[in-house]
Amino acid sequence: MNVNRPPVNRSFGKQDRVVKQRDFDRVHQGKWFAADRWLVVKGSENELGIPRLGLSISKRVGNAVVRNRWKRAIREAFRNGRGDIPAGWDFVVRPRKGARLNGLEIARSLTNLSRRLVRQHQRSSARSGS
RNA sequence: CAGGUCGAUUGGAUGUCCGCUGGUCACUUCGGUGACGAGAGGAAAGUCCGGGCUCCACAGAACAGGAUGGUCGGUAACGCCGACCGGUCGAAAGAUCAGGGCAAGUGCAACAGAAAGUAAACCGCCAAAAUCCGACUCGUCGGAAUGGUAAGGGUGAAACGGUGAGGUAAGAGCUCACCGGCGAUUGGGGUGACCCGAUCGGCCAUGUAAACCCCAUCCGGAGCAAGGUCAAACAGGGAGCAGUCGUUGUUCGCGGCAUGAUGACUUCCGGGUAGGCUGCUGGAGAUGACGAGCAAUUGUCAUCCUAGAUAAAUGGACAUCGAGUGGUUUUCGAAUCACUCACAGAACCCGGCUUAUAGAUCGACCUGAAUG
RNA sequence: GCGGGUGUAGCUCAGUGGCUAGAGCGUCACGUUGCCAACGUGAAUGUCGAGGGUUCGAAUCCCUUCACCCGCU
Repeated sequence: MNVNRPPVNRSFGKQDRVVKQRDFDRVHQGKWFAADRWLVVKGSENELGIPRLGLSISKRVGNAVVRNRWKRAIREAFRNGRGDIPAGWDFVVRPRKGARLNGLEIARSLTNLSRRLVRQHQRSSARSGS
């Protein structure tokens, strides 16, 4: 899929994750979110210049094995799609109720939702600025 | 070969690319980078028991409360395991049992039934003895009241041993024989639960302790979010009285100086939040050999090191093989296409129990058939 | 990770081992009314979360299991 593209940073270390309770609170208190059939994404700006990912998988999703599969799938989608995801934002992602696990769909959904969310923010701030 | 019983093991394999978390080594601009090697389970689960470890409490003992419950053994310990004993089920291999005590005391046993525990008379059976009435062939018959009777019927989950004989008005352990069960004494075997007997006794004792209770044995409380340690910011505590500033008391008043009290800043100390580090993985450890033991288990020796995350790593994509299901072709050997690959994810560590689990493999035993 | 609690009619709850498991609200039907509400009469409704065990008999006692809720950083 990414064979013909220039090499992108596909690592996913601790600095690329939302870790602190404070950061999660900031994202949840912000008003920016987007959703489709698969995922719900909430976002908030950070000052780091890179995108960060946080996961919120509740016990209702399934047992520990199912929850871990979701986390890995979303992380993998984030890692492989970093070139297409807007920088300078924290995203908290959770699976939508009733969604089935499918890696390709999740990857497409994650990039689309993150870009839509940032677009919304830009439109809104442009409107309030003018 | 068919049917069955019990137990054990395993739980996809290989390769390429891209990632994640520790470890060791090297480099480093101290942010990291590179190389090498490691990285989920039999249940990691439920949290139902038992321990280690840590902190708290504590003179000892008893009570209360809780748990366990055949015997002997194993173990660090257990509610676990092994062997054996007994009851029940099965033709057998085997399975299963909270398996101490209702003959210490108290309670409960609905409905039905006469009666649910020192018995009791609804139907039935009887009228010998004692009472009354009637009949007549005058000492028998019939009846009443009353009484006797637990053999039979019926009720119930359960009705006060069973069979036979004697006995009687009818009956009854009322008496006797045998059988079952109980108690006392006693012989033999076994460490013991218990087993095999002998003598005597009263004729017989309901069920329920996962009802209260009694007996025996065991148990201090909390848990790694324990505990230890380093320690921002804000607020506050203590010490010091050294320095600066402010307020105020001390001489009749004012001002200055001195001195006492107090507040702020500065100095030092302790507690301690966010957060970090530690506890944190080498242990009742794994494998093998030899020995003890029926076994559970255990002794000695040798070899090995095998996860340590913390918004929480152990993954994703592709290819080949393997297994299963379905379709097509078929020279019945197979070929080919599609789909699927159990239950489930460490969180301080062990020993058990319980529950979930696609498929594959192995062993022991029982019954039946055939052959020898 | 640790500790504690609750499951009974559609909903909220009672229920001493023993009759067909009850109450209130709700639902349905009929009556009343010109119509509705209220009222009256009657009716339907349960795997007592699930599976075993003890007992003659279990919603109740015991064991296992499932789901949900609460607390501890």
